Amino acid sequence: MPRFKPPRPTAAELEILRVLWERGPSTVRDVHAALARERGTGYTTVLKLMQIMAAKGLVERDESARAHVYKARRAPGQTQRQLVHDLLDRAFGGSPSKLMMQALSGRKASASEITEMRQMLDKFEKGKDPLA
Amino acid sequence: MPRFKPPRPTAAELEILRVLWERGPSTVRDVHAALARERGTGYTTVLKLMQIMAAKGLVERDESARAHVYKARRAPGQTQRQLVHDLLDRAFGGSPSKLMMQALSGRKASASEITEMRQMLDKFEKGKDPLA
DNA sequence: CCTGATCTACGAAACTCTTCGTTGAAAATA
DNA sequence: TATTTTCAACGAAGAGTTTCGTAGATCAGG
Repeated sequence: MPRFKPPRPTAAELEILRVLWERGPSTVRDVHAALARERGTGYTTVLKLMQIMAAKGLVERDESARAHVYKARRAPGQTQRQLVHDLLDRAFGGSPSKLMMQALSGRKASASEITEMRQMLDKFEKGKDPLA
Repeated sequence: MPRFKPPRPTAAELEILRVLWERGPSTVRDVHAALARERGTGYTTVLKLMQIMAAKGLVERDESARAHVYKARRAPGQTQRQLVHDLLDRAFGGSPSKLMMQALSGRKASASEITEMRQMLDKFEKGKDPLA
């Protein structure tokens, strides 16, 4: 079973994925326009990164048009889960409660966020993974 | 005010910090012994990393003995908070509930963990940061 | 005192990440 | 058609990370 597992995206790659998740399939120009607004990233920098991401399997590339169209290969949730589980293992000894404690600390979480978290715990306790 | 802020530890640096947190102030030999058990890290590799970490301000070094004694400069919680907040911003749009959802997904959290998380939410809702 | 073990310091190699300039092809425009 | 714009490809530089070998000092045992 040749299950191919894309590697963890780096910081700059994650930025690009965020644009792709938000905009859907996009050209390099699209992504660059979105990123250049906030950061001063150059066009060829974005191009190079997206080429690398295609090689890594983080994105798919449609080359049928002259301006290639890229799309994220994994949904946000999958990537987020990979990242948070990695951090959980590396820094929290696998303890979600410790992670949550630090995530909440020093920030004002909205009331609706807290409510949502409670509901999530309820579901989870009943053996229901709210996602999987 | 010259508030000095240590940088985020890298993956290998975090491994070392974990040992220092667990063992308390330790020599390079101590840390190496702990790490070599799991990984095959070489002695001078650990030494070099710890020297770098001292230069970065991640650890303090007591040079009074021949075998220098290193200790972590920040408590686990501080470092963990830094790391999780960074991830929160970079990958979760700052939403703790999304982070929690992915942290729980695909893992079996123990009943006591879930209870603990509920209590934490209670405290937090009352405006009490359980840590700060 | 000599020898071997231990320890720090130094330097450098291999690797990854991020950046961007340049080139040449293709398309749009004038 | 001639010029300008748009695009992918390539290479390479610079920074940061991780690895370890070697050298030289210090200490302990014989």
